[in-house]
Amino acid sequence: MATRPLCIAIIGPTASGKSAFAFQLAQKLGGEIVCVDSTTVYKGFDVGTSKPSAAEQAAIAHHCLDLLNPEAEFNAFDFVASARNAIEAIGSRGKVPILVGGSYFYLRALQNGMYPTGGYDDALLDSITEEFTTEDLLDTAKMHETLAKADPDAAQSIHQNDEYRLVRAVAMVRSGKKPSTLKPSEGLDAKWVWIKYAMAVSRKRLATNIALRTSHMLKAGLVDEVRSLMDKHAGAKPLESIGYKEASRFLRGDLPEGKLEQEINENTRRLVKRQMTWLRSDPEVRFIDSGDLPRVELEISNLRSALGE
RNA sequence: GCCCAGGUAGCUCAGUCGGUAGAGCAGAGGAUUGAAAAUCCUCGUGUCGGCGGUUCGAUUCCGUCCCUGGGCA
Repeated sequence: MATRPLCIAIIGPTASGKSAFAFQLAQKLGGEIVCVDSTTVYKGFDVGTSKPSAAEQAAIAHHCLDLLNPEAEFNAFDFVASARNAIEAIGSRGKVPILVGGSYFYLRALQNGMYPTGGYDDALLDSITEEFTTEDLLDTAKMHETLAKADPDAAQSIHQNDEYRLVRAVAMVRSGKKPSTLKPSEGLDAKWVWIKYAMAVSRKRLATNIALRTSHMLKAGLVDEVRSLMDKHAGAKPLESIGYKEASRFLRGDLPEGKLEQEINENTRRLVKRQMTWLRSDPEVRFIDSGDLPRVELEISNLRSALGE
């Protein structure tokens, strides 16, 4: 009788082969996949996100994909809610949830809990931005001061130039909250046994994989996908994602065709660098490579019998 | 072959009126409190093309050679 069911995560940077690995593992274990990805949650963002194909989705159930129209708001809190539902539903079917993806902030929110920092509407973010802007320049130093008066601890943890976090922190303060005193909600860590694997691939190898991936995307019609998304959903936030952002600039005539592929590659490499920072800072992550499937299977099977599943 | 202009960080270039050099981009490390494929922080020693000469001292001035681009024959 299992007291705490098992939750497996296969994470890693973009183009590290985690999806293929997780797919095989799901077939071996009778698992279902939960995508931990900030962009594949949107409908119509397929080619540029390397979204699992229809055939793959038919073979193994995938969750947290195609949840939203491109204009819809989505954040870590929403992700936690839908991933939690999916994981619990998979568990109740007697199957193993396998989390797969590279949006580490979402994964951490799911595992460790998320802070209840909402409670303001987006109009407030806009009005604060406007309030601190003079002659098209956002006075982040002044925002930082304002935050420091209301919540010195929060101000200390946010850099003076980080307008993204400052705007939100000030919005919280204006809504009567003190960001530094908020406590995270209960994460899934309390209810499930987690085992996290990350694909270890050299930077050089990743660069090669990224170049291949970008080239495939362009051949598979990335530009057409973006053209159609721009027609129907101009200004949608996910159009700012890597691949979409550059193709949009190309279609508007702001980026020469010859530079398109190169820019996507560069921005993907930078993303991978930031993803690696998350992975390295997590002491629970076990690094594996694509040949380690048998080892991972064995470890999981041992763990399951130890847990009494 | 002759005449110009260049050869300085992985790339594009700045600069030193002679005291061994610095920007942008690329790259690396880090942060991450409801936008995260986002946002932000930190990091620059390189035979200043080679060899000689002048000088206390040359990447800088002079000579010569090599290389690249343009022009003239």
